[in-house]
Amino acid sequence: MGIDRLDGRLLELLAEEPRIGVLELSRRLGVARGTAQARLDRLTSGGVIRGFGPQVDPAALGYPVTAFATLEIKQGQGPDVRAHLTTVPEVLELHTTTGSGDMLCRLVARSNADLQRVIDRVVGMEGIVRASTAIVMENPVPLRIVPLVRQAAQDSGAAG
Amino acid sequence: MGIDRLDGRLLELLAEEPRIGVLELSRRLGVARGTAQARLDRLTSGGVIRGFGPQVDPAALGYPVTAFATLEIKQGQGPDVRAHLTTVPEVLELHTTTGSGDMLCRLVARSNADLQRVIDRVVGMEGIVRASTAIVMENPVPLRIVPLVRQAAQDSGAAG
DNA sequence: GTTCCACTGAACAAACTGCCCAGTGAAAAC
DNA sequence: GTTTTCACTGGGCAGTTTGTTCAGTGGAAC
Repeated sequence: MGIDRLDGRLLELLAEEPRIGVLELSRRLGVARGTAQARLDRLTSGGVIRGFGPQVDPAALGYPVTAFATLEIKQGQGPDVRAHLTTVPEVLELHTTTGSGDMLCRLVARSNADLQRVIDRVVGMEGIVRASTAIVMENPVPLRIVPLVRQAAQDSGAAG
Repeated sequence: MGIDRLDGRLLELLAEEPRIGVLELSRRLGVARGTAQARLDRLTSGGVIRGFGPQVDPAALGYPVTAFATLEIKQGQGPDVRAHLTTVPEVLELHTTTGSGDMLCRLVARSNADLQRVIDRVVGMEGIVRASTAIVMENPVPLRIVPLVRQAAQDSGAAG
């Protein structure tokens, strides 16, 4: 939908201090409350802001091990595999990617030993031909959005 | 830190309707406001809840293409490569993984053609020996946390 | 039996929200 | 050139929520 610099600054402010309300937002942006409200509504209804759900840290829940598994799927078994993986709570994310019927999923586990259990459960299905797993050691760049927002706001060229 | 069923329900409620406040939360949980407040504070200070930042959809910002790139890094070049990738706004996430000096990063781009530009920028560095990219076609399971929270709350055995 | 701790239920002032309105300026349409 | 449209401003209002504090209760640990 495209965002201008004001939208960009609004998103940055929200990313830095999510608890601030519309009023405080408008103060920091130097605009009227109605404007901040309208911008926020537009970003939300336009799908740019999907929501404000809590960002939960799996490690703090007792799942400090993260891994990415690449799965090779037998022809036509895709839907079954998806349904299967959806039932595994340790599967946090699943993508289908280009390549020979591949899927990529993000897993967490209580320990390296526990990861074996998770993987066994994940691959314990007919449709999965092969799985290769990479265990995450460090996370130098956690999921971030601000740089992209800044880029998108600049590209729009509009003031803000 | 471990969570009990009440914490679990609280997290689920927040995940479903993030805008509700502490008062509404306490009403739905059937506890006093102070209790909901205290639980929320504990989860936040304990690191389970990292924050309530807006979940921004890159597609709505004009970046509908997502890809995962596996990078093979030359010995000792890790830190330089990290620093380099941090400067690329289209790099949303970066992990170092087990394997031969590998990194895994999540990219977005404005189009498949634009992805080439992003990848060129990503690999445009001495330390990177090889890069293989998988373009995401579908995302059957978007990043989710509720099933894991439920699991963690059950495992604790405590009431809620 | 005492202490500790989480929870309840209540109160209060301060702040925020949702909602409304009239007025302004600039760009677009006629 | 005139009119219309639209985003923004700045203000007001009632209702609700928040931050904070307090006394009282019940269970568990010591």
